[in-house]
Amino acid sequence: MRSPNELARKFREKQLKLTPQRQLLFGLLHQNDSHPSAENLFEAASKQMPGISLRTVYQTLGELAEMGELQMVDVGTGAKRFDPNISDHHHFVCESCGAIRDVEIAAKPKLRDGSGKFEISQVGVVFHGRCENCVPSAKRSPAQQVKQKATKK
Amino acid sequence: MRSPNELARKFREKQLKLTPQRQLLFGLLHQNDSHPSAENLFEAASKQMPGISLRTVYQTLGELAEMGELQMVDVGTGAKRFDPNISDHHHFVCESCGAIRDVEIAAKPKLRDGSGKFEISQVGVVFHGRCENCVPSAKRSPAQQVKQKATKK
DNA sequence: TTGTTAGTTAGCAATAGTTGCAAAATAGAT
DNA sequence: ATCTATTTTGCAACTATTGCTAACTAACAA
Ligand SMILES: [Mn+2]
Ligand SMILES: [Mn+2]
Ligand SMILES: [Zn+2]
Ligand SMILES: [Zn+2]
Repeated sequence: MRSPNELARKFREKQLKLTPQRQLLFGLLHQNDSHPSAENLFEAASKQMPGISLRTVYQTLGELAEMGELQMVDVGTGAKRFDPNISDHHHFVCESCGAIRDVEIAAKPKLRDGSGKFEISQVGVVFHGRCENCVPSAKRSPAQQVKQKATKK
Repeated sequence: MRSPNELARKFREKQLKLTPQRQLLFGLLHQNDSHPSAENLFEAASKQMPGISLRTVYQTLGELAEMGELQMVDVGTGAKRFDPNISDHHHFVCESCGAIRDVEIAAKPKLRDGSGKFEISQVGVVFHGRCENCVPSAKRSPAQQVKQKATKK
């Protein structure tokens, strides 16, 4: 899933052209486990490909998500996040620095609901709190892993 | 928490004036367990108080949330939802009709994470799927409990 | 190589949801 | 009845994202 041929083949079989923009974004995302937003990826991409359009970033991320090559995650902090880790996992969001970390849930939750006739296709669990860099005891300054321009509450 | 005096006192002690708009919205929300959006409440309020402003609805809901009188819930379907049920619970969102139902999680999840030094202040669990009115076997037409103007994916 | 063209990109307008701002209105106290 | 700190409103502004379309180009042929 990381070799250039692999990528080329995957694109071809979905009749998607192997454009420089797609290669760049795919690569950037896979080097990035910080759960970047489209804007974050646009900034990163712009460094290597000045002039790339934000529209293309959205477009491409959408396509990769449809292809199952990445997960679109909404942790409720405004912009959607893009995650190359497509395994079934959940997230912890630091309220202080905005960092997002993967979290595994050990116990499979058992729903307690009257009817019990639901058909569940997706479960999203988001923990909000402070990460180890941000809990008061830790003196270090917040990590600020992901640039957040206007940390909207 | 439902008598008129109770309400008046609560507002007074936070030095909030007991305006007709606030009374109306507080009442509407407490009669409504469908997890309405600001827009939904605005429509409902407009019937009883034509001319009320959407801005006031947002303002008031924000205040009530700060007062701890309601929960603002983001289930990732676009607009925030407002919930008079302030107990610690989670949600199920039907992908077909948009209905949102309360869900209790029986087992307390145990986080499995290397560091384990997080300080968690809030956990949000959102289940997406189809409700009993919308699972294929059920012939009934989708409930359409909450008007969704443009069911954005 | 040189076409040919289906698929792609970039730019910009438009949208949804929500908040900022300032002027007009009013609850509640005197 | 008067006063004034709050509140309400209308509207502009804003963020994140999508729609539309003209210009561009990867991939396949000739
Ligand atoms: Mn993740
Ligand atoms: Mn609820
Ligand atoms: Zn942090
Ligand atoms: Zn349903």
